[in-house]
Amino acid sequence: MPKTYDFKTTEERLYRWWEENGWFKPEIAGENAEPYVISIPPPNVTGALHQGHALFVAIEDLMIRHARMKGRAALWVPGTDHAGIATQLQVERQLENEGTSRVEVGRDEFLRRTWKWKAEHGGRIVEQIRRLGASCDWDRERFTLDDGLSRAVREAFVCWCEQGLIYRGTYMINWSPGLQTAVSDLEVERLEEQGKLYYFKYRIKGEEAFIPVATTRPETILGDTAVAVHPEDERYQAFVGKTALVTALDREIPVIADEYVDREFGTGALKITPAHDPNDYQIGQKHELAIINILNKDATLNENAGPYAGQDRFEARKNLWADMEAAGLTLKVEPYMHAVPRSQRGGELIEPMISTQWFADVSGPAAAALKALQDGRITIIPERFEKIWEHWLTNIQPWCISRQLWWGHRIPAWHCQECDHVTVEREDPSQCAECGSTNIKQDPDVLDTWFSSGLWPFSTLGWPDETPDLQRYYPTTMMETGYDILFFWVARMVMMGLAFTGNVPFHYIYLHGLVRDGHGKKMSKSYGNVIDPIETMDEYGTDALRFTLLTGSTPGNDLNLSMDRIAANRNFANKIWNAARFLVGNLEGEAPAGVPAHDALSLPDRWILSRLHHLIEGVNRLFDNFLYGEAGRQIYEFLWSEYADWYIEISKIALYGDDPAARSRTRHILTYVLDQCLRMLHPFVPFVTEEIWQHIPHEGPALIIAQWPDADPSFFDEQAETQMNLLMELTTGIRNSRAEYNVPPSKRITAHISAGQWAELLDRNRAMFTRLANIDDETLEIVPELSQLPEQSTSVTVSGVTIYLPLAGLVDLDAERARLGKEIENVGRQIERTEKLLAGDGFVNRAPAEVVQRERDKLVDLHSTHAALKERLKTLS
RNA sequence: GGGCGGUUAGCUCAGUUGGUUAGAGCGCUUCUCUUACACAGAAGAGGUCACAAGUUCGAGUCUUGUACCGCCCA
Repeated sequence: MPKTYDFKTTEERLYRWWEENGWFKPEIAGENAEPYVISIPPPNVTGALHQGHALFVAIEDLMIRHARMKGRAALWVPGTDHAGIATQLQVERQLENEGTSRVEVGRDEFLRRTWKWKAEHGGRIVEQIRRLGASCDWDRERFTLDDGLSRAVREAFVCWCEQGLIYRGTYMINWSPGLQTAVSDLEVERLEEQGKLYYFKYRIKGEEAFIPVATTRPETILGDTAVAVHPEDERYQAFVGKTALVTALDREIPVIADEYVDREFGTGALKITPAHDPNDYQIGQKHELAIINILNKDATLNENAGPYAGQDRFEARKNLWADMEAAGLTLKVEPYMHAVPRSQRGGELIEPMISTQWFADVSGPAAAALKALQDGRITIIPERFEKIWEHWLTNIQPWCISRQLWWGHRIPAWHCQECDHVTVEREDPSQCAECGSTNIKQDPDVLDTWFSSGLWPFSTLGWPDETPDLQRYYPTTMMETGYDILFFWVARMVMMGLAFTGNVPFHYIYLHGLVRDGHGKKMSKSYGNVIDPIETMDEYGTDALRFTLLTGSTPGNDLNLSMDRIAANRNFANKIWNAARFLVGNLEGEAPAGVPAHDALSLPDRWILSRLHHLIEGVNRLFDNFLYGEAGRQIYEFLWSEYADWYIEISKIALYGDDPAARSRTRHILTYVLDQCLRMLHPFVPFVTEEIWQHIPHEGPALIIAQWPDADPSFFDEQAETQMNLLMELTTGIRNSRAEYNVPPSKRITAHISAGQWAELLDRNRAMFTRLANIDDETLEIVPELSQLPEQSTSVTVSGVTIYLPLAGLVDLDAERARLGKEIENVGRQIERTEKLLAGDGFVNRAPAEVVQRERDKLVDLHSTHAALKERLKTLS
C-alpha cells in the first residue's frame, strides 16, 4: 500500500467495479428482502453539479448504502427533469447566438433542437452524480419526458379533468414578460428593494377638490377602476360615492369605501387596479369593479393605456409622470422600501396579470395530504416542518398548471374551432367530442414542470401500469430533499400520489438545508464564493467532500462549507488508510478473522472492544433517528482518538514483542475493529473504505455488500474502560510533565510509582509507560507503597496513584509546591461540590441509582487523589 | 403582522430521552521527521453555553420573557 491514499486511482475503478457486479440493484438482496426505496429528486437535465446536488446525493447514497448493508432490497431510482423554463432558455440563447429565435424556427424545429441539446448536454449531470459515488440502479433511470412518464402525465391530467379538478379559467396569475409565460406563485420571490412612492392628485369629477393618492407604480393608474378610502376616515368620507377621473384618459371611476384601506399608509387613499395587483383584484371582486388590463404579454402597454399604448411599462411610467407634473397633478416623490416580485429564475420583475390559464383545484388532494401526515402515514424529519406543511396545505390555492412554453408536456386538450368545446382524452382525438367537427386544435400550452415531477415516485416505477416494480417498490420509503422545495415538489408528490395511487408516495420526508460558504453566505457566482464540487473532488477526493457534507450538518439546518474542513476530512481518509497500512504491514502472512476468546484478551483488547461496541450501539441509535451527521462524527472520533491514538500505539507492544500468541491475538483485534469501523464508515466514504477493505483480511467479495454491524453487549466492559482510563490518564500525565520540564521526547527517564490498590494492574501493563511515555523499563518501579520517596522529582497523581519522575537538576521545588497547592485546591473544590450533591436528600432519593453510584465512586476517587497530593506536598515541605 | 430557526472556544460548528471536569475541525503556543500516517505525533492555552426569570436534587439541554441575526408565509 502506498504511503498516502490516492483517490485519483481509486474512485472511478471502484465505481465501475461495483456497478458491473450489479451491486447497485435491489435484486441482490433476494426476493424476500424488505425494500428500501428512494426516488432521486431529479436534477435539471441541462444543469451542472452544485453543492446542493452534492449534498443530496451524499445523503441519499448514505441511506441507500446503509439499507443495502442491512440486507434490505435497496433501490435508488435515478433520473432527470426536463425543467421547462431552464432548458428552453438554454436553447433560446443558442438560437439567439445564431441570429434566429424560437418563433422564427417554429415549434417543431425548436423541439427538435431542444432534444438535440438534451442529447448533447443531458448526460453531464448524470456523470457528475456518478462521480459522487451514487449507487443508483442506472438500469431504471428515467427522464420526465420519456414516453412512459409522458403517458403518466397524460393519464393524470385526463383523470383530474374527468373529476372536474382541472379547468380553464381567467384569474390573476404571475406573468413573466421576459419568458412570456405564467409562472408559479412559488417561483416568485418578494424582495425588499429601494423604490419610489409617487404621490399625486386624483381629480374629482365636477369639483376642484382632489384625493391625494400614493403608488409605487404610476403607470398602473391607467388601469385603475376605483379609488378606495377607509369608511371611517374623516379626511375622505365626503368623497365616497363621487366619481374620480383617471389621468390622461379621463375615464370615470367610483370612489369607494373599504375597511381594507390602511389609513396610516401613504395618503390613506388607495387606487384600485384589479387587473394588476392581487389585493386590488380581491377588492375589485368584492365591489364588482371593472377589470382593465393595460399590459401586453411583453409588458408594453396596450390600447387601454390610451396615449401610452405601445410604450414599455417603465417608459410609460416616466412619461406619464412627466405629463402629470406638467398638468400639476403630482405632489411629491419619496424614496420607499417595498417588496418587489421577482422571478426566482433570473430575477426578472414579475407582473401580476389577469390571464386565461389551466388550473387544478387541489383542495381535495391537499386535505388528503394533510391527513396522511396527521395519521402518521408520513413522517417529516425534522419534525418542525410539519407545522409549515400543515399551514401551506390548509391555505392551498388553485394551482396554475399551464405554461406558455414549448418544452414540456403539451396539454392534451383540443379546442373545437366550430363549437368551442374542449376535448380531453387519453388518445389524441381526431374530432370534437361534442359536435364531431374535425376542425380542432391542440392547446398550445405545456404543463408546469412540477406537474410531471409530482408523479415522479410512481411514474418512474411504471405507473399507470401495474408493473412488477410498482407492486414491489411502491410506496417508496424515503423522500430526501431540500426544505426549499417542500411546497413546490414534496407536497405535490404527496397530493398526486394519494390522488392517483391511493397511497402515500413515501413514508419519510427527510429535509436537508442549504449549502452556504464558510461564513454562512449564500453561494453565488456574482459574489465569487462558489465552491465547485467537481473542483473539490479533483483536489481532495470524493470521500472528503462527502464526509464534510454529511457530518457538517444536522437535518433541516443550513451548512457552511469551507475548504479547511474538506481538507481536514481528506486527512481523515488518509488517517484510516494509514491505520490499515499499519495493520497490513504487521500481518506476517496471517489472515485473522473474528475475535479471540474472552479469556485470552488483554486489558487494551477488552477496552477497545468495549468502546467499539458502545460506538456501534450509539451509531445504530443515531441512524434510527436519522442523525447521520452525529453518527459520522462519532466514528471519526473513535477511529482517530481511540483506535489510532491509543490502541494502535499499544498494539505495538505485542506486535514488536516476542510472544507469537500475543501478536496473533492483537492482529485479530486490530483487524476486527478496523473492519467494523470500515463497515460503519462505508456509507459516508465509500471509496476509501472499500479500497482499504480489499487490502485487509476480509470475508465476502466487497464492503458495499458486507453486513452492517450490530452491537454485542457481551463486549461491554466497564471495568476495562475504567482501568484503561486510569492508565491513559497516567500516561498523559507523564507526557505532560516531560513537556513541562522540556525533557526531549527521545530521552528515556525513570519513574517510581506508588500505586496502592492498582499496583498489580499497572505492573501488568508497565509496557504502556515504557512505550508510550518513554520510561526506562529497567528502573521503573511499581509498588503499592514506596518505601523511600525520591527527592528532586516531579509527580503525577491520578485516582490516588502517584508517579514520581526524578528529573535531577530540572525540578524547581518551589514551583512543584505551588503546582501541588493549586491541584489540591482544585480537587478540594470538586470534593466539596460532590459531597454537597450527595448530602442533599433530593439527589440521593430522586436521581437514578446509577448516577448516584457514579458520584459516590467519584468521591472516593477524589478523596484518594486529594490524600496522595497532600502527602506529596508534605514530603516537599 | 404570523410562524420557524439560530445565538456554545479567535473562526466554522457538534452536543436529541436533563446526569462525570461542555466537545470537534481549523487557527494559536511549545516540542518531535519515534520503522502506519508531517494529509502526522505529543503537550498546552482558549468557553459566565446571548440575557433574565422559572421548573428540577440537577439545565448548554425543558418552560416563559427579552435582545440581536436569519429564513418562510401573508
